[in-house]
Amino acid sequence: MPVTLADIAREVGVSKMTVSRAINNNALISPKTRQRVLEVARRLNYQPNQHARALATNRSYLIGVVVPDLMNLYFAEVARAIESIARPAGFQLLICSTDEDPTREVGEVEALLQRTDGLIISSVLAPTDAGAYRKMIRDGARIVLVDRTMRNLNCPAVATDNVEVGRIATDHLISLGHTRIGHLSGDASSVSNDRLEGYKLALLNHRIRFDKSLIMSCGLLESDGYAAMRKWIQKGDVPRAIFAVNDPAAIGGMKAIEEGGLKIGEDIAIVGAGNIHYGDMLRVPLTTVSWSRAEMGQQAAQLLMQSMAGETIPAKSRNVSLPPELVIRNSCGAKRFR
Amino acid sequence: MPVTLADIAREVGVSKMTVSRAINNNALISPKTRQRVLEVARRLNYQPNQHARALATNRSYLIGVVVPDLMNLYFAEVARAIESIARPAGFQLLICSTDEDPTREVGEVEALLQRTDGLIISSVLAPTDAGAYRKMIRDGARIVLVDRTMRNLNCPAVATDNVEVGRIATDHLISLGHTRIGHLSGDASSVSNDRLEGYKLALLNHRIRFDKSLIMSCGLLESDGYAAMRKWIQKGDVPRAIFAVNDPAAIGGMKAIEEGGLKIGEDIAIVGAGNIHYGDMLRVPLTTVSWSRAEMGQQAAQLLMQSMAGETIPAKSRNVSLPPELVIRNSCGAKRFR
DNA sequence: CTTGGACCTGTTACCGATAACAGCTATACT
DNA sequence: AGTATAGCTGTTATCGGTAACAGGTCCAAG
Repeated sequence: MPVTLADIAREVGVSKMTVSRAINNNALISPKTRQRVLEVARRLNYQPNQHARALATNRSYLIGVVVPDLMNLYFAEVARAIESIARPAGFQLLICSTDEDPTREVGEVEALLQRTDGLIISSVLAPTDAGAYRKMIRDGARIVLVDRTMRNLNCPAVATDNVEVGRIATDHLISLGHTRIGHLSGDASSVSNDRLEGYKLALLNHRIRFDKSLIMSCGLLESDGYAAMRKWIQKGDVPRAIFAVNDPAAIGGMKAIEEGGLKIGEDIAIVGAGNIHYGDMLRVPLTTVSWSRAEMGQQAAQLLMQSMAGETIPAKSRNVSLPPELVIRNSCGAKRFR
Repeated sequence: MPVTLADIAREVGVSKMTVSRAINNNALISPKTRQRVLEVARRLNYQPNQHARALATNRSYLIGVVVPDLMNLYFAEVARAIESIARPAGFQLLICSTDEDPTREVGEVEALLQRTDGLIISSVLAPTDAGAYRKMIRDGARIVLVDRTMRNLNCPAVATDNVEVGRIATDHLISLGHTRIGHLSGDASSVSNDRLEGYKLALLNHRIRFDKSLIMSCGLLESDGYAAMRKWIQKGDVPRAIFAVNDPAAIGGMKAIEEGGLKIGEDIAIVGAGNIHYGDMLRVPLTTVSWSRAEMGQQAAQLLMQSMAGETIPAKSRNVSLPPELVIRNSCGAKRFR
């Protein structure tokens, strides 16, 4: 039903190849012919069949984006940044959310690899499970990791220094006079691990003994933070300062704290990470550690473009690390002392 | 480089066709052969080339989703709901955000039509610009509209009753004793128009004269609401009650109000629409009009599936309307009177 | 006048799958 | 035994593009 190259060719009285050349701005064609072809193409409202084109050229102009959670504005922002680079270059985005479920991820990635030119992945997998990706990359898959990276995986990555993130957040709570600091920890991902390491590091720096009972295993979703904090409050003995692995978990935790009749920033100080949009508009504005999500997405997109273009990426650009910085708002209680 | 049907065929010693049949669970094949083929396929880690398949079958198993703004959690929620139906049916999502820019929309839609089996669109276009879509639909495009619909366009649609949304919101402000009610109005879309109509209707019902100077033209983004409200405050004479066309605009407006040194819910009552996630966690929890985003996305996805399967959709299911309801929180000041 | 080359256009094959049909083999039935 | 038929497998053409190469035309230079 749709118009094909052959239709135009017949109409203009040339071969399919000539039409193809006209459409693709090939140099080997006379301006007059190109003109005639393009005119007819426009008149018939020709739209190239992308599947046929992809089959013939082995280029789909699709980029797969795998994020843990689209309801997390952090990733929505990263996705938008990727799009801001990809779209002008003629690429469209195949976005896929794994909802923080590792079992879904590999399957999705394999499916996406079949129909895209390259992938930008924020992986939910534990670093120890990188095997599948190692194989794909060896087989020529173009992959760039973003936000959640995996060590000893031979592909470009853009992230922040998550040990530093954990250290900064915890250090801030210590500087406010806290010594008994809890941690809502995430999952098995490198991000979660690193932030926990940073937490421990800050304690060590201040000679505070690490107490395993202050670590509350949680997850990275808002609902995880809510559930964990609720349980903690019911159990009792909640520390008066808490570093949550990310902003959604912190916000979920805040909800539980409020429901428990406690005051955030007074009874309990809480710090998140990621500087999610709306964090400053919350009932108690969230103190957090911030780095640029826009930069993150853009750099990842650029690295992928280079990689797809066959360029070898210099070693020093293969691992971009965005500097984290503290954003002090009210949830940590710091403002009380001003 | 990747494994193809031919590779497997050679390995097993059968024809490509037999392999294809085994892979696709075709009935016309002996269990033994299927077994052998599948075994080799698994061993070689065969992944079908989706482009080739799409070219041959004219089915891509891709659904295009066009939303105005992915940073608006409202649409993130709709997108997730679509995915929850599409994924189990074997479809992947090609998501595209137009950033509320009508000039981008038609081009994006045309591009998406080429590589998808159907589209779910939340259109930014003015209802008068439906021409392009009318043509596509006549040419056989499978399209379902969601949230932002266009009248007299012959395709299924899922939305809420936006006149009612505007009426409920405005009515609520009137019931709180306000008579001078402002409106941050949106763009030229039907949603914006309908909500404005609802606003007028509520005034009419209570014999309050419509005053054009109380309508502040705005947009649907948070930044639009912020800019409009800022300007309004600088100009002076801001009404003490405001109905914002949607939650992001309301939140942007709230930011400007706070910056202007005014108290939300006391100096100025504000009501939004959409019940965006986090609305209840805001500094001043946002009073809004709510309907189910999940329902919206799921119904749209189901309608599209039916349409793609060639089923004719009964007239009464072609236009799903989700009932809106008022969610009273604090931004309207209602809580003060309790 | 011939010849070389620039410049344009067409032909053929192929990308990797599937549809449609043709053909072969066993079994069952007369 | 002969034949119909079910059941499986292979062949060929095709989807709509593009790559690679093979011409053809025309002008300029020798």
